[in-house]
Amino acid sequence: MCEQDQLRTMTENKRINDPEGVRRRIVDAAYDAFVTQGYLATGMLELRERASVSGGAMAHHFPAKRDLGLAVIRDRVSEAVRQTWIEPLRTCADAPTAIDSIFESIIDELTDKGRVSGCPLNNMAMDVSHHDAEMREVVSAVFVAWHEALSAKFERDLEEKQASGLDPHSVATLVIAAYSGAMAMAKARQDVGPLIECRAELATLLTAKYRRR
Amino acid sequence: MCEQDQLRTMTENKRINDPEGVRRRIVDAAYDAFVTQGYLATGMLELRERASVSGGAMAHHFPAKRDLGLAVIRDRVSEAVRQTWIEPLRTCADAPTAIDSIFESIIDELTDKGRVSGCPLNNMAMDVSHHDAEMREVVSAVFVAWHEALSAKFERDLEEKQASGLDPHSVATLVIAAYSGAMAMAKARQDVGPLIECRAELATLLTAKYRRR
DNA sequence: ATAAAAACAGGATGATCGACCTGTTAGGAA
DNA sequence: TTCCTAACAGGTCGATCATCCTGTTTTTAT
Repeated sequence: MCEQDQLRTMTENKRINDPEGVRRRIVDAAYDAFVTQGYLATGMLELRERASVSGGAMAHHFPAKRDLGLAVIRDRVSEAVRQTWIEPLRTCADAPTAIDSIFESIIDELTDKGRVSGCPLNNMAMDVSHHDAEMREVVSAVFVAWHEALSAKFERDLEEKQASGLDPHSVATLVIAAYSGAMAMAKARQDVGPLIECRAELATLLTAKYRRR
Repeated sequence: MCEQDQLRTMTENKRINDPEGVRRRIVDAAYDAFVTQGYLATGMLELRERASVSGGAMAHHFPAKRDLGLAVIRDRVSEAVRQTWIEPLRTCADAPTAIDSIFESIIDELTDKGRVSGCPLNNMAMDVSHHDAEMREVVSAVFVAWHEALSAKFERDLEEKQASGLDPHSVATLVIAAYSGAMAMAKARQDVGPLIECRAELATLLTAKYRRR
């Protein structure tokens, strides 16, 4: 007898429709499972159990697995990238400061957790971009948003004469690539070393382009 | 009626045992499929058809799928990394020259092919490193070999006074991470742009550390 | 009030997965 | 030659996969 049956018994067989809540529970469970196990390695049955929803409810909200994948990327992965990488850029003094503190907090977080499950966006990208063109587009859009935010910050720093002699577009690409790649290495080795080293290298690289730091 | 049946009929029911050949065909087919579609997304049946081997032969050479995965990493992926990244480092003038020409040839190759299927090592790493600890170890070993070769070259350049003021270990990590990450972005976007930009950024970064280039 | 639609329950479906089975043949050792 | 084992053939197995079905209840629209 599951939790909902108990509730229904106690409250005289009253069922409560909660579409937003059920949907949120499904997407939350899926985001967690996709990031830690991978999209392909996670079955719909496991997701139903994690979210405690019936097959009917699952099919109602997400008729196919790819719909759930798209929702996870759009609602959770893009939000994670925004909170982790884009938001800090708005309040910081300059791009290098933001990048360094982002690396620091991620390294600390992974050290505390004790294991490296990888960058959510990168994990989804690798699992998904083989076959499904639409999902690849959505993933690509998150990469673009990430790159645009970082690139724009470098450009602003240039205009404010904080930095000189750098190409905002390609530097932003390097930072994202270095982070994604370092996370992939860290995941394979289960060791934050690559992140620490890339953080240091990016710091010295950017310091050279910025005045008195 | 398959090819081998025809052959057997023509040659009076003679079957030819070719263990090395069959094994090679299986690993070749698996490497190609794993790199282009992913490890999890590829079924054993599809592999049998690609390699034109029976279920019995497949089970004889590779009792489980993970055995085949391990063989692909050990025999093909590590060799691909060695040929692409480690071998060029032996004959080149210095590390930056080698890195730049490696990026160039890969960019050219992808441009010709018209699509980006990603870095073989990175693809396997992401697909595999979730659940199976042994496969993660093997992948990790390839990363380590790659990093050691690159790191050793930077060290040699330092000793020969070609470069100064750089940490061979962390610079090597940055190069590998930037390449892996750029490849992941290129795969998601199906566009070599990220590789071109990272190539340029790495070139200017390394030029600053190397004398008169 | 009543009809329509959305939200959910619970189970069934065929397809495909990886693994494994029994039997047969080739090839080398004795 | 005899024998034994590796090499292979071809099929089967239960499990799991994603999807879809019918039926019931809740909510909304009119």
